[in-house]
Amino acid sequence: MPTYLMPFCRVEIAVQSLIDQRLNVLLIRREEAPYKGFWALPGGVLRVDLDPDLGAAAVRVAKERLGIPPPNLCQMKTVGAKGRDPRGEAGWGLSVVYRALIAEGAATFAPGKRVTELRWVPVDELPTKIAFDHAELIAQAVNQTRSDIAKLSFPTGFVPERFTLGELQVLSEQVLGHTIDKASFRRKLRDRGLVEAIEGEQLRGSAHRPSAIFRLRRSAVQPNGI
Amino acid sequence: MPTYLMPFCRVEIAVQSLIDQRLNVLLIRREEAPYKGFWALPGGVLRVDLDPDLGAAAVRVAKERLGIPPPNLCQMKTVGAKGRDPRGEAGWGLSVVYRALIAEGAATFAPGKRVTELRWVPVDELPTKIAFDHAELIAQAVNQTRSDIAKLSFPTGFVPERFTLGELQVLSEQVLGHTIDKASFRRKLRDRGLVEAIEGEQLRGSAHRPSAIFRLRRSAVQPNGI
DNA sequence: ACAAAAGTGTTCGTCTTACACCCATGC
DNA sequence: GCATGGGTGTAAGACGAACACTTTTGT
Repeated sequence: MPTYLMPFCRVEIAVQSLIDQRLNVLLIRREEAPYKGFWALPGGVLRVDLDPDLGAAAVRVAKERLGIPPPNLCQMKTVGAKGRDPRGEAGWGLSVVYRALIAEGAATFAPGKRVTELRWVPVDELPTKIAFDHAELIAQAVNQTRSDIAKLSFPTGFVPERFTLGELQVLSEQVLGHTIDKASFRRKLRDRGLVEAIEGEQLRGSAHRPSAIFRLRRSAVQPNGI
Repeated sequence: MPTYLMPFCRVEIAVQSLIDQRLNVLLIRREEAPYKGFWALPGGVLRVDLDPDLGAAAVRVAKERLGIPPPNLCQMKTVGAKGRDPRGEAGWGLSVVYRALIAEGAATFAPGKRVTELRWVPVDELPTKIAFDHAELIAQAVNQTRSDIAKLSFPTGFVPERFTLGELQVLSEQVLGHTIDKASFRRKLRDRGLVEAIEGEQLRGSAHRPSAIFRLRRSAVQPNGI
């Protein structure tokens, strides 16, 4: 059997979060050619010695960057071409791209380790200089996230354990980038059995009617899909 | 910079077609371990020397199997794990999986070339012995195809150039596996501007009213997405 | 009493479904 | 004439958007 040369394989991750009421994506500034000085999705090399499978590789890479294992990793697509990465044979580079959505403030960046510039960037104020085809990948990740939220499919770990319906609505509106109707939002949640009130608990203390505390029903949370 | 060992990279393709009024998928019988004797999706090794990018690799592999370049190749997902393929370091195998839908009778198998058993299998009569996680991949490919057709998104090259609305409906019903309402089907096609009648052409000769001949409008065909 | 947010009901228009009905042809 | 598939209209129901409305608290 002949032996074949293989491409240089990486995993990239589009991590999104709400920062200052807006959907942001985590980007890194490249310090090496190609695209030196451009912004790119954080990622890392697939390590056949460390990673039992692709999902584990994504978890490891994300943990190196974020300090936490991201709660809802899901695969978006794979890109690969000759000339994409100088470290591969014939420049052949292959990247499996994942996305994740984390709660505001959950990430504790682990700087050092050649992560000099890791930055949250609002998705509607992206820089113009974006490396590779990552601009398109970011757009696709944002679209998928918005589509999930619009369908009331809330990724694991993005929504807090306990919340009021008002908080859930504000969160959804911030992800979607527009307001939504309160009555319709609540009716859909109720009719589809997506949330359940926590018996006897409510949030008081503000100058208005107290709100009930809810949690997601397990059937409503989107599975991990790594 | 350290050099890393890379996984063994392949491309697999779930080719679907209507055979004898039913949706079928093309499978191959494995002649080597692992999963010797099991059925699997046809595929091939990613060749960094031959393939300019991932899409081109998929086209090449499909052409080797089918004799034609498949008209509507689209990426589904990528799977990868240690122990998946003995040819990789630590058995690490990575497969980028595509799907395609071809018109009945379009494929001209190119046997020989270690393709001893290549066979169309109805998707609701799959064999029990399916290699790797290919059973799940096949199910996913079928779901995506049905979802496309249900949304009246007809992949390029699957639908004939010229057709009657009755033919298009029968084709859709065979893919979906259930009948659909004629009036609704036609109204949706009309309202969304998906098809256009070819001026002055009609199909006569049968013992009933002749039917108009239609073609897809370009805006209606699903782009290639490799 | 009043402001503010929680929570609900009701109307309206749009889209889908199911079904009934005509039309044109070959036999 | 009649069987057959092509082609269209229509009423019933499902669903979502928009808006008005009531409820309950702290001040």
